[in-house]
Amino acid sequence: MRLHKARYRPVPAGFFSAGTVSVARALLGKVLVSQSPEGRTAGRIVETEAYLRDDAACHASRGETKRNRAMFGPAGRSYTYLIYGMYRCFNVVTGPKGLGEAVLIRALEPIEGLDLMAHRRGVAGPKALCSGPGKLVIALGIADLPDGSDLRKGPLVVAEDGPEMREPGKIAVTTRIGISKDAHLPLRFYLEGNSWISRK
DNA sequence: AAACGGATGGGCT
DNA sequence: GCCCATCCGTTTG
Repeated sequence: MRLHKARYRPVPAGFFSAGTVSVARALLGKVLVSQSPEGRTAGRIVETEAYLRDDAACHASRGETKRNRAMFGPAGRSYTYLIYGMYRCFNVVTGPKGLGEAVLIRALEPIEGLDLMAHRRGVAGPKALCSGPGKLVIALGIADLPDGSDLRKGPLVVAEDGPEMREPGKIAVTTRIGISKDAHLPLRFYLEGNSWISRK
């Protein structure tokens, strides 16, 4: 679509080292690019959620375990987990090593490889491709991405938005979706008025 | 338009 | 055994 055969530039080295809430906001408008043998898929991040150390909904809130180990590693790495036995959710690790915080990527606006996304998802309309954390993992083909993958090096890269893209605009803040513990915290962020988010 | 239930498996009280 | 950072098809108002 707009960015066919675009060249993507990874975000700068220090990008993920800001506070987790700052990173969750700064990720809006950035592009998530997945390179695979089948081809390249990419989408613009339009919705995120922050998970903090002293936050009962955060997987790391009760200390390090085998599952959440990547959350305690360096910032800018991946943490993907199985949810409801069927789907996986992709997170970007933030904060200094050992803190245990991350940002969940909840929705993308698909911008490249829509046919491949549709094939992987088994659905028709573009709106259904990446409008949820489980959906975008399938669309990008990253369910088996190893935890701790460096998101500035690939095969999955967080990239700067290209010059063709419009300004991100205002950020809306709400409570997070699908959690029961610490559900009142205002830690969900999305581009206001954007039609590609998972839910209003 | 909203509510509901089934699929499906690992983690942890 | 129960709890999930979900999705989708079906049912109900």
